[in-house]
Amino acid sequence: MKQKISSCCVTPSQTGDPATELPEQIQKDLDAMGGLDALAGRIPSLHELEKRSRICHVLSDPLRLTILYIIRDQPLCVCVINRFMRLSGSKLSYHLNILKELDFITGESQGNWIIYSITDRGRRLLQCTEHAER
Amino acid sequence: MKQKISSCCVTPSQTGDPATELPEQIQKDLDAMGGLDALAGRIPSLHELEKRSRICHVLSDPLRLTILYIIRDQPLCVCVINRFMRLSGSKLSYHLNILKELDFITGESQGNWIIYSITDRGRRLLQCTEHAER
DNA sequence: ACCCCAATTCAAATTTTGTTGAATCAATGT
DNA sequence: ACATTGATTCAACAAAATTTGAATTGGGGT
Repeated sequence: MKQKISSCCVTPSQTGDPATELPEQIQKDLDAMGGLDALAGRIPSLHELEKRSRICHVLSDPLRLTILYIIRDQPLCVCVINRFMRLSGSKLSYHLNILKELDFITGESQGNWIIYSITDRGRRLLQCTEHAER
Repeated sequence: MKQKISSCCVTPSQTGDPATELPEQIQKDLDAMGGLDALAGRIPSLHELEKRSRICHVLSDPLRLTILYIIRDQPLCVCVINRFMRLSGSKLSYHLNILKELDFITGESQGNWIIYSITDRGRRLLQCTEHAER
């Protein structure tokens, strides 16, 4: 009786898995660019990808995008920001904090108020979201 | 006895709220650019911001970024993709689906396999995440 | 000292996302 | 028809993100 063979595709390389054939075009493309190992070399490190995904996470909430637009052209205190947002104080604070933690904005105390400004980084990353279109 | 006055900042405009004074620089900036109403006019619509934040959400997971990098230069079937990812099938499917739903990738059946390709949109948006730096 | 106001913090409740494993589906080969 | 393989779907479940409301902090004015 034959042994059970765990299957799937492509020349073995690093892993000890056996090979099966693939759609020809795929196999050809894969070979042409140097095989699996070469491909692996072009993927950024996990650390790098985590950094980028964290940035995207900050931008993945419409409230936070709104805040960035509100202070894009001039620094404003929380209470003026909330003239637009109309959120509970703690909710607004929560989102300001997330923006601050990843250095999209900075806050500076001024007497009774805290004035938030967008950072260069924040402005630049906000612009990225405009390339979305469609 | 005086009535309780709900307070906070800035000339009333649309809202009926009373005004208080603000740090002078803020007040000046605000006036210089046309006041609250003018500012409001420069904030994209909620609908637009939701669209953009949904796109960012797709990019906010390192596994999904990895998938995009794996197929950035050549289409691949799920089983080859998973040579790198080494996830459970259902988990990989879950993330492929999210990428597909927002048109970052497309899948085409070919015999027994499904070949996924990155879309132009997907490639373009992936590039955006590289501007992150630092 | 006391009060008021801008803003934040904290813990609990809620909602959204992501993960797991079993079941299913479709194409292929025997 | 049946078994095999690539891949997806579904219903729990777990984990993470967000929201809420009450309590707190810190600055100014009286």
